[in-house]
Amino acid sequence: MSEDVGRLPLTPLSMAILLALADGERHGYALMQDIEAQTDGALKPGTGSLYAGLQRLMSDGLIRESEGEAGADRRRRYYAITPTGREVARQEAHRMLRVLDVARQKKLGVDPAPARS
Amino acid sequence: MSEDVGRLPLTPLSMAILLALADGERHGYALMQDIEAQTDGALKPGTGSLYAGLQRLMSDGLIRESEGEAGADRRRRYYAITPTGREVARQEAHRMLRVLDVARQKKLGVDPAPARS
DNA sequence: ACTCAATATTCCGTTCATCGGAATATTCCG
DNA sequence: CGGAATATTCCGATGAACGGAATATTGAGT
Repeated sequence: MSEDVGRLPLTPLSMAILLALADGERHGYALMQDIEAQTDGALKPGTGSLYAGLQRLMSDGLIRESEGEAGADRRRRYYAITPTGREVARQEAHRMLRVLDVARQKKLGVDPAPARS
Repeated sequence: MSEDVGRLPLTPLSMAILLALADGERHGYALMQDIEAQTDGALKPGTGSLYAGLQRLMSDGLIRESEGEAGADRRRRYYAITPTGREVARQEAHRMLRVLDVARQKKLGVDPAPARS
């Protein structure tokens, strides 16, 4: 159960990209904005970081390029998460759960459960 | 409430060090072993990474050197977490909570709450 | 006391991720 | 058609982690 798929921990940026793609394809520029929103501004990657990150995730097989909507803006490159990418993101999430568990054991003052939206 | 104290996100290593120190002082070598145990082997820093990380955390004021037990092994350097370090670790924990919240919204298949101890 | 293994830290070169912005390309709109 | 907005590529620099070699100190056994 849960094979070890490549390199963990993920960097915050890689995790953010995978999560942003988890509910649908996006192109790079849109990702930059989604990520900033998704993290409440905690992550605000410049173009260099973002596209480098996308390349890395592609060569690791966690995302792939896709055609996107037909007849659209030819500048855009669309990216989609792969099944492997989804699995790796889930593993990273579980790693975070373990970290939070330790934080609670050590009485750091962390809420017992994430806020409901 | 919760001022912004320096650089977040923390690297996984920095977070692990702060958590390991959260319930008491330790010396570097012991930290290496504690961290490996604390993370179920997910993090296994070499000496180079660990001591470099300690230096960084010290110059950021998140940990400090302390005398440790009297009359002990003179090789050892003991480190203790500072109030600032504690606060930063808590902020990092909250950041992880937000990430996990997004992961759940996107149906990644993450348990709703960490296991109780 | 002496030797050897274990403990503990420092140091060094390399790799990789992120930063920040410049350069470039394409599209949209007036 | 011209200019602003959108979108990607490219580049040099910085900083963190790796991995192991070199060094220092201590403890255990004989």
